[in-house]
Amino acid sequence: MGAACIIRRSAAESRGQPIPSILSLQSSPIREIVTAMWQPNRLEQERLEKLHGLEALGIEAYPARAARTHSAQQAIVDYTAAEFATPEGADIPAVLVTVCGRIRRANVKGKVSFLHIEDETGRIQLFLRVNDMDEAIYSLVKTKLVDVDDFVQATGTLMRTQAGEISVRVSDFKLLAKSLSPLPVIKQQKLDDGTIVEYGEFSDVEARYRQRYADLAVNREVREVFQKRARVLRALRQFFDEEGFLEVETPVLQPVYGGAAARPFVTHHNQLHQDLYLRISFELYLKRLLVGGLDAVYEIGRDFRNEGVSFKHNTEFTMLEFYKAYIDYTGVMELTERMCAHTCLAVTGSTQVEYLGQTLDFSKPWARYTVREAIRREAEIDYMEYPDAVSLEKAINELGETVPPGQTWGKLVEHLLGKFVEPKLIQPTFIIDYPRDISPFAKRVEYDDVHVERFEFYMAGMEMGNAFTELNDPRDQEQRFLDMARLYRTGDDDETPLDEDYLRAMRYGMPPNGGFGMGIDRLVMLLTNQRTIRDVLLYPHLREEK
RNA sequence: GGCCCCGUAGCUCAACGGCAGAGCAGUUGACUCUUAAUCAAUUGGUUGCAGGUUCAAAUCCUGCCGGGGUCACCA
Repeated sequence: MGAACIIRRSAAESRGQPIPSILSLQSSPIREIVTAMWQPNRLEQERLEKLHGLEALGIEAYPARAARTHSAQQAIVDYTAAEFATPEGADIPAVLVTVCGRIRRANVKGKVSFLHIEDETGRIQLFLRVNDMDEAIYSLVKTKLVDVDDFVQATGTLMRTQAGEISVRVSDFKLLAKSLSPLPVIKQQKLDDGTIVEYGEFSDVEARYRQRYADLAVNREVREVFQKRARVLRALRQFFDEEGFLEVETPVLQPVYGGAAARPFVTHHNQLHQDLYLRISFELYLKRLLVGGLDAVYEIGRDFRNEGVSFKHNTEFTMLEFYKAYIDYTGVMELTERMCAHTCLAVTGSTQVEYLGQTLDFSKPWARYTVREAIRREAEIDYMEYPDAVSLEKAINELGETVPPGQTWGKLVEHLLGKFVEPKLIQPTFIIDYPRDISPFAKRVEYDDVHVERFEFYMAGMEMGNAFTELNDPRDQEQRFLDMARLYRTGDDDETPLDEDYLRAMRYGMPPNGGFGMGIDRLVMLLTNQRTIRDVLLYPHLREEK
């Protein structure tokens, strides 16, 4: 709607015609759409009237500029320092500040009022006394033309109230932005030990996700999750940069998708008359770079998978992949352990973290089990005794498990792993040596023909990532593509399209290398103690609102 | 996609076949150091939408919309 409006305007302008005025819009269909969009409720109606009241007084409700000198936190730091530097009994030198923020609490009394304003650094109290300021300005607060939720600016000197709270003794006060829709009310009580108790809540998950701005504005701990998320990304980049990796960016829109088993989103380039896929992984593009002589690369970015959502799956998610020449999957495991310990330490200050009541420990070397060992222990079945899909499926059925018919042998092994082993892997654990037919990019193990040098690692019962000793023999790789085409039909989740350009790259010679992929959102879940991926995504995918 | 649960005031919730309510916030008034401020008074509803059953529906039934959980699926 907005776009249509803009196009009309610019078209008219380019023809030198007058831009339609608001009045002329009234007769157009756009006007109806605009008026239908917002129907203020009673509370919003009251605020609209206050806005009109402010404008009647000649007060700008949305001024363009502010003149902040101090964040809330900096003001408090400065005053505390001034107090500290002042001898007992002497006057503390005046600290003049201008602070800005959203009003989160208002205690309007008679001729004196208290407001708490909040910026990203925290809250600070404003102490307003009619004697200290222009009476007309004080009356904006007194008559409540200024509400909780409004953005304001206050100038004054710092002081402590009789109750001991550092506050701004306000001499000048200005509205920065009027809030027309009230935010959910949450009250805070600060206990003597410094802990904050909150009363009232904004907890409806749908409303919180659809209106994340309101969620962030109101729920302090939600802001903290996303501040921590940024620290996770920073810590990961720092780790790989210091390890000598080069950060790269590869195409999101790919003519041939690959590197994982997932259904892609398809889109279309109009001018080139070409279908393109949103990437499901970075793998094949990153490994081409090793051919090009970049020995260690990593990418952090978004993947898209056209599949179901759950507490650990979102349609688009943030992936970390790295590839390093001249290491195998044991080298990747060693890097993985250090990377996770480094990130946990950087984000939480410890190499252990509490997740949903359990302590995850990243400090020690992680346990390593082969897929075969793990399944033998947890499901009491040795899949090597059932060398084909038919007999293995029968053995699984005898355990009381039902599996979709027609699965390949490797998929059946994977089913056992997911069902019996994965939920039990709470501490960081490597599961190594996977079936070949579900691992088209991994090199064969030395001890048999059915396994490959691949590991997945698990924490808190969740798969976190996947890594291989990467296949670098172009003949073997071509055979894998052909095998996958034979095993999985077009449209199957495990369809692996043959990427001829990738094979061409590999024929030039690819150094032996180890590669790795990890869902960063899941790591953020662990490090921020969130039980669903939606709580570590600012805008999780939801059905369209109607 | 299957099954289960949920949708009531701005927010959080009650009422579970018989007058739709509370707290918070909002509004009005009082208050020159409050801090979940307090005190007094007070406004506020198409009970997600559409049908049905009933003398009577927020409540029971059906469908739809949205959300959550779970199973399937998802390397």
